[in-house]
Amino acid sequence: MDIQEGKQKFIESWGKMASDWGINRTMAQVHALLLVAPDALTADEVMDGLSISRGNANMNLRALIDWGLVHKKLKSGERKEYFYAEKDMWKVVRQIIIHRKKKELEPMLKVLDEVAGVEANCPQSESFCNVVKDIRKLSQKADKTLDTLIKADSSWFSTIFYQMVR
Amino acid sequence: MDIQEGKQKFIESWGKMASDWGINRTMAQVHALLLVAPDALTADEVMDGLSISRGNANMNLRALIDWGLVHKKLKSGERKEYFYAEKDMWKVVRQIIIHRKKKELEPMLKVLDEVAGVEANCPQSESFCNVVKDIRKLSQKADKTLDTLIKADSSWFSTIFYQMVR
DNA sequence: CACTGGTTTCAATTATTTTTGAAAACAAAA
DNA sequence: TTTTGTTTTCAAAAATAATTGAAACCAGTG
Repeated sequence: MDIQEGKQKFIESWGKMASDWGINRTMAQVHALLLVAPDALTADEVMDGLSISRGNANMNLRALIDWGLVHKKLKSGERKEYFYAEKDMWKVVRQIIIHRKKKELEPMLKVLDEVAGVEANCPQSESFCNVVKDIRKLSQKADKTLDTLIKADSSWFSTIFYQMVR
Repeated sequence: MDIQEGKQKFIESWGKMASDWGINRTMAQVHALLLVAPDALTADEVMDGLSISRGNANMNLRALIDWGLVHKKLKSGERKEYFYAEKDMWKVVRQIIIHRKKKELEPMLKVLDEVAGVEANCPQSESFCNVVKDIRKLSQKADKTLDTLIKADSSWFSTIFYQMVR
């Protein structure tokens, strides 16, 4: 396998994994393409690199910027925009956590809080109440742990441990 | 909000969250329905409860059993099957981790290993190699941590800590 | 101002995923 | 064996998500 094949395989597999996790496959492929690119790319280079339309490229590049995984760069004298990916993998993980926590964990917690209002007039044995209570406890723990992790940055493991044991 | 509304809301929101994470929405709703049900349900009760077809109910019940989140139960004298969900939330989390790790993390790691073969003839500066190297390191760490977590069960936090600091 | 090189938008199309429902398969009971 | 109650399968239909591409837009430049 040469470098070119390797890149290709990496891009495909990054896309596959993303779509397993409910993230648009093309968005992940654009991300992968930028990750392995030695320099920032233009929208046209992304289009060519992945054989996708201008609209598609644009949408997914914007989404990646929204996730904080890709940034724009302007080259002096040039009119077009260049895009490059954040390559520090810890930062990447961190951004993904921030984004998905906000968009998915937090709304779920909100619903659980609402639903938990019912608990008051719940007989202790009622399975619904127990399940909600358990999931809520777990989610809150996850929420706090992720908050700590987000703030913690590189020395995360010791802070996470502190979070977990209390 | 009464109990019935609460259950409804919980089922909806569990389904929504699942589909955000690339899991079939109906599968998660069946799971939620069984989680909040005081007793085991028949396929027909699931169909009615969620207004879905027999085929759909059957498929998703089987998938849940495959994930280890739901079990069958036979009542003596009765011919039909009853289904009930595992309600210990730690076990639920554990099963989900086991399943997704096997189906998603492991294949990704395999690809990374293959792709990493290229590294040999990579100049140190080559961004592709660095990215692959970093992701691989991270995934392997995640893989090991999850293994430890899966084995660790309830006293997980101290074992995970041990895993993380080394 | 009008032109040029670029980006963004979004209705229509295409691809993918999920669901249906009727037929087939099964297995316990008659 | 046949009947009956049940589960399973899977091709076709429906629902959902992603993609295209052309028009609208935007901002420097002449």
